[in-house]
Amino acid sequence: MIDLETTNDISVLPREFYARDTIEVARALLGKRLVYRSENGRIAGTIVETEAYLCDDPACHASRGMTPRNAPMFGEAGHAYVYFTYGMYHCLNTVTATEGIGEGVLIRAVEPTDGIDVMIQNRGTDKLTNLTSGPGKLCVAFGLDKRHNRLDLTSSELTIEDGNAPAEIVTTTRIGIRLAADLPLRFYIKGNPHVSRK
DNA sequence: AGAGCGATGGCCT
DNA sequence: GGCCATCGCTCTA
Repeated sequence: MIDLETTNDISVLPREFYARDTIEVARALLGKRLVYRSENGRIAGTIVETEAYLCDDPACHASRGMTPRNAPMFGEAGHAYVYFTYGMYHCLNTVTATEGIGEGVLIRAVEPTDGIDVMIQNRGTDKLTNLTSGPGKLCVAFGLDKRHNRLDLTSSELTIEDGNAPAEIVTTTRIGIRLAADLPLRFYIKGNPHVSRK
């Protein structure tokens, strides 16, 4: 059976969306829709919080050169970089900028729109504002892990589709980092209840 | 409301 | 061996 919604959808963001300034991408991703065509059906949500990680930024995994773990960050823009942390969580990033430059955007929170029953099952809670309000939480809710590392976000079962630009974006410092903790590289949709923290 | 902390394992020096 | 781009629980107020 042919799935017409898989890759030819004109609403899927093209490679050029990601292959530019990382901070611009981090801001532009707000309001876009993260869509995963999973074994349990379509799971989707509106991106409401992101963080930029830059090549000369000590908090960025790629800032000290390429290693087996961070290699995807140096690859072609528009791919997923999913890493494992704290022994039990995964985090989803979009690779940005030019190939060879290790940069990306961490998707920190989404507002659930599709497959909410599956998310509730995966997360073990039915409180909507707690389902996907954090980078680890949203990966659990969507069922994302190392299997999704390096997936092409423009042509795989995991994509990001166009959406409505938010009315107002708030800029703050990033969460949960020790180095470069003072840089204003976190962005979220003002007033959205699915953001991880104010 | 906010601080502290344990769980848990891969990665890097 | 130390360090995490986390989360949820407990304790204190």
